[in-house]
Amino acid sequence: MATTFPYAIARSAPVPILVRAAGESQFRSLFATRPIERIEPNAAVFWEGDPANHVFEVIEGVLRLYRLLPDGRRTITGFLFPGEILGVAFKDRYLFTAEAVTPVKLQRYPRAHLYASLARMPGLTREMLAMACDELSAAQDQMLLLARKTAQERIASFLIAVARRISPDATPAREIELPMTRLDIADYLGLTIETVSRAFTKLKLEGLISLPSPHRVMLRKPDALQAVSGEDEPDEAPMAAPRRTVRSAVWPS
Amino acid sequence: MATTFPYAIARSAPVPILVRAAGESQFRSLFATRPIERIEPNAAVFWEGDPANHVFEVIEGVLRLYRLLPDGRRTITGFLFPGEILGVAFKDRYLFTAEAVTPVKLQRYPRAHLYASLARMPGLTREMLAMACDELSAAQDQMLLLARKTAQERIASFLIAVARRISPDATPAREIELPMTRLDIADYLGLTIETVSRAFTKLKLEGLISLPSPHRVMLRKPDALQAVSGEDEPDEAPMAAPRRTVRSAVWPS
DNA sequence: CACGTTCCGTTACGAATTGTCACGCATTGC
DNA sequence: GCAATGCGTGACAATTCGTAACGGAACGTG
Repeated sequence: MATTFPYAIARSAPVPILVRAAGESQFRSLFATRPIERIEPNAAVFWEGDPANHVFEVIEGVLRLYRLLPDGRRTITGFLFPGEILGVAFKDRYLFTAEAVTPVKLQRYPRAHLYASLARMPGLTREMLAMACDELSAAQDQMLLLARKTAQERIASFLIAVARRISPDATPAREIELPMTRLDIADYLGLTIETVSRAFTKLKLEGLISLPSPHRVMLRKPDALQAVSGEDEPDEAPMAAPRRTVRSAVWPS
Repeated sequence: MATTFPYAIARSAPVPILVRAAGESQFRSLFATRPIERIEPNAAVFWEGDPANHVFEVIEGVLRLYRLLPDGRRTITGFLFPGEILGVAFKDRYLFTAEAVTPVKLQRYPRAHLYASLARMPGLTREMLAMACDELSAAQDQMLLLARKTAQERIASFLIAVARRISPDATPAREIELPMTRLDIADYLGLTIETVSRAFTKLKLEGLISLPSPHRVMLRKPDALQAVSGEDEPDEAPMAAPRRTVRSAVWPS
């Protein structure tokens, strides 16, 4: 890791990423008696294709989840922050590789036990379905980003998303840490490290952010950043929605 | 629609796309007594943000599912073929808009009933979780495609995926229909219509495919197409997997 | 039935964003 | 100290985009 920053990141998480839970949850309670395990930066929690024998909760640190093409091209499908749940695959094999970005503390729970718990805790199933749905929603956001946003928009979107994720309350954080490298960010956003670097520089020159260090970002003009991200302002969302003018066949019968 | 092609597409589906089921399923049985409804091409089944009151099964035809950015940029998150299930959102609102590409026949089932059925049919929950997982897997494939594949690779991947989807048995179809327009394909693959067109032409010139009509594709060299897609040959998959050489911390304890 | 219109797909060509390659610098760890 | 790693920047190349024009097929209208 390049510069110095505190690896510990506060517990939180009101947004999805790859099978992760938020706030109070029956899921969390499963881990209560589990020992805390530690893994070093860049070590893997599991590999894509491994038998999915455990689910994990991230206690501290950040994970990256990724898939590879045969020739080595990589896409990071998500980052996992403290308080989030990992590995609730409903398949018998993990869909992606999970690696530590920072030193990570986590707890694990055997999937076999999990399915037993499903019977005991009726709300757990719904919670798992809700988590899967959040995942799917996040995945679709990401598809839209990858398919249609410019480099600048992707970086802005990323910063805003992290700011929302990191902050325990509703208010997005004004200053955020990015423990992952530029390469991680590039592979998450479908760019190269050079383009990521240039986009950061451009946002800095425009005064929207400042970069005390490469891994620390201050959001100086969050609203402007939001505008650059290509998404609606949170405010104008309720009224706007200029429903497409065309055919509206939404159920005559 | 431009050229003539049979709108009806055979029932099938061994692959995921946006909450869809395959083969025999308890889910399917729910729809048994439901009337068949018809919608016209380009009409919407529902809009993103609508209350998610129903789940649907596609009987005939093809749907497109998409999300929009405020300025109108679109990404199609998936196409839905006959036999597939739609709308098993675990949220109270739909995450995306669903529109008919062709004339579509479908059945619907109230979500309220669905949750009642969950209690009666214990396997249904697992089925829903499995569907969500398939969705997630497909979404991640798509992220990898959008983030890291070239235009040529995207088109090749798309053709192969459709060939697999359409064919009822394991053998991918050699000749496929693409009822959607070039714009739909472009918005699905994160390209422009011109680039899609150019990629088709290039594959044609290289002899990998032929195009009897814009909506009909013959896969002349499926293996070569597979190679162009950037994915591994299905054969070499089992042996290969040259596990990354580096850190292997997969659980000392 | 003929005509015009519209939509869609293809191709061409110039433009732009992003990628590639190269280098310098700072920090870290041995 | 010194090598290794990560970040930033510049020059240049390449893929993809954007604009435009054209042709064919389907559709509507007279």
